[in-house]
Amino acid sequence: MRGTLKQVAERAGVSTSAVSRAFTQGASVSDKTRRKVETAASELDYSPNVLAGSLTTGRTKMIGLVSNNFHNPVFLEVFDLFTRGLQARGLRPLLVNLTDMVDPGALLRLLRQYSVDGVIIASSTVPPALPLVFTTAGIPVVHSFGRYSTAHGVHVVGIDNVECGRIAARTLALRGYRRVAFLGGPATASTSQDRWLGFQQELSGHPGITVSHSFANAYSYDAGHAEMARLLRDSPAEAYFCGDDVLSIGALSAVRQAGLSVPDDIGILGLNDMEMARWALINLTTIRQPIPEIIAASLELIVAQIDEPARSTEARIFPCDLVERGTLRPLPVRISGT
Amino acid sequence: MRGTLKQVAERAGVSTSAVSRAFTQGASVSDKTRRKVETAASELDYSPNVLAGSLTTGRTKMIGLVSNNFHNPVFLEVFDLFTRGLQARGLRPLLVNLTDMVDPGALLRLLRQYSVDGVIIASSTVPPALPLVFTTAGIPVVHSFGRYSTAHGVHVVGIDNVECGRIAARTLALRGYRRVAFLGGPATASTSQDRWLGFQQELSGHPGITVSHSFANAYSYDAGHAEMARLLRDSPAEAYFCGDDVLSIGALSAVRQAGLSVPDDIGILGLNDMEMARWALINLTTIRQPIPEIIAASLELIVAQIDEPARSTEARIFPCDLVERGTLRPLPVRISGT
DNA sequence: CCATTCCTTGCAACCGGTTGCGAGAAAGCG
DNA sequence: CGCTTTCTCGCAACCGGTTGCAAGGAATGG
Repeated sequence: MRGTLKQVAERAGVSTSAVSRAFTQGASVSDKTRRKVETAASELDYSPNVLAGSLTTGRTKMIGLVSNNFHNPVFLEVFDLFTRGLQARGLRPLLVNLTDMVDPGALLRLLRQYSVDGVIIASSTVPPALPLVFTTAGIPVVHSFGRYSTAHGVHVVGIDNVECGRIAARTLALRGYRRVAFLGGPATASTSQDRWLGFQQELSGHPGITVSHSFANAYSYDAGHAEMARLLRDSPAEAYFCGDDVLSIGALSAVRQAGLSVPDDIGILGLNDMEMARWALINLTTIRQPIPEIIAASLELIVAQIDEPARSTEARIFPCDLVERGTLRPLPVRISGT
Repeated sequence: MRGTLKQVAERAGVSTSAVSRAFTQGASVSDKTRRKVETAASELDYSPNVLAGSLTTGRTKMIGLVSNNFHNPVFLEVFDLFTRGLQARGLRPLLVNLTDMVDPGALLRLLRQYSVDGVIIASSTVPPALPLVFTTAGIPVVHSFGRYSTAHGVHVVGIDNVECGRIAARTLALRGYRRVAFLGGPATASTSQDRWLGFQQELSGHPGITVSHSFANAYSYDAGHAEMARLLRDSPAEAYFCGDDVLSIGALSAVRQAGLSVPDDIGILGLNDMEMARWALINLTTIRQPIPEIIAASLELIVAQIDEPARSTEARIFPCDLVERGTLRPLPVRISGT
């Protein structure tokens, strides 16, 4: 067993308060005492128990990091950036896999029992009630990759999915596609709904273009593959804006397996720009979501709210942009006028 | 602020001990008291503070989950299985991203400060000294995806990498390749060394086959791509056993980009069988590593060691098997004799 | 009905720290 | 050198629980 504060105090010949202060940034201790404490501490291999201290300070320096996206490769990058960002700030991520958990109350109870200082919810497919539960309980919370329009009493960081739908529509229209379609993720996901809305909105200004849509039942390779295979049996569109990159890759595979060419026969446009999108075998044209910025903003907001609980909530929405690769036909060459 | 045990006791008209016992499995409480406590608790929205309790019980129910593989897509599955498995046992993963952390001592101090009940190290590229530090400190530890031969005082769960090298060699030999090569991960990784060793061993029994080898500088797409591109400039081998699936995909891309065909011109054999390996665009022949079993065993061992600290350490090694897909030429047809 | 055993409960100490308060020591100043 | 101001440090209470112990009460047996 390792040494305790009391043992260090005894060995250094000082009071426990002195030891505690020696380990507290900015506390009033003389150099002499600090040195005595430090040698005693290192002899006993002592390091303070954060959890015990948290009883009085009210701070555990732990942040609940909750997500349900353990099958989408982008989220590995998300976890990497979150954990490193938290660690760099001296915070520790308590990871919660939401997959098996349904009840927001159970989640709240869980994170309360561990008195986390704050909660980051990293998911675009979570009901808005979930983050709200924490606000109600007075626990700082940030919803990353969330929908900003539902932001009431909850910090939201993410992208404008309606705008992404519009960007996709413009992208396809500019490349001369006349029959386009939206192949969304689950119909219930707010991301699907918003992107489809923007897609429609933008194309309503293009009467020459016909639009259709359908939804895959998950943001996954298999779902994308299955849905595209189904679509190919009828008369498919010329280009598809897919719910995300994984879905796109499933769709892409289905098209190629049907003996058709991408982009010559059918165009595909993804969303996310995950690392694999640039792999030569995939080479997916996609709309980039600025993940590092989203995560940096999320961290900034959670830390700010911990320091200042009364702070009013805000939404931070980042712009997305097209990354041109090989799954859409190129822009038509245009003779530039004056 | 939510209610505390003391408040519940007051409201229920009982002592704090009674409340504590009402929330402790198997403690001696009458039904009447339990009911009084339960109503008071729910009125005050009380749930016990695990961390405060941990001071006396010595159990936080937190497990340090440490890894440095935040760029290899298999590890998303690994995190998924670990977190769900831990949660199912009432344990909470405190995630540590080792990427920025060098010093084992710092890691130990960190996890000690949070008095985790145990540590799972999920990485094949970690120095053996790292897990050992925890054993020395008396903290239960399991090294998942580790090298069993270095197992002294540390539970190790993983695969037999030497044997994997042999399987790879046999696989290539059986398919009639005469000039084969090992394209390993970092030369310093024990996995690279062991696989290369087994590969050599097995092929030393095949005098007709020539063997070469080289190492990529990471288990990554880019490293695999770069190393294969370099190899293609000289006279490449007929088939490559690559360090893992991601590396394989990089190599595969480089071969295709050079205008060569896989498997007609060059064969590629991976290791891991991550989810993407079966994607039609990739369709990688690979050696499957039984990840769910490895994780189940890791969880079992860490829990067992927490319950019984004096338990002697063991290594659990799982067999791997070939998953035949499209990046190696098929087995030659053979006329079956008697 | 009484004696004995078992169950339930409260008291109080303790887990490993932090912190407000006041006293004593050190430093600053004329 | 004496007085005021600033530091430093120990005392003791407290954070939110758990648990050994002993006493009181209920249940059991005769």
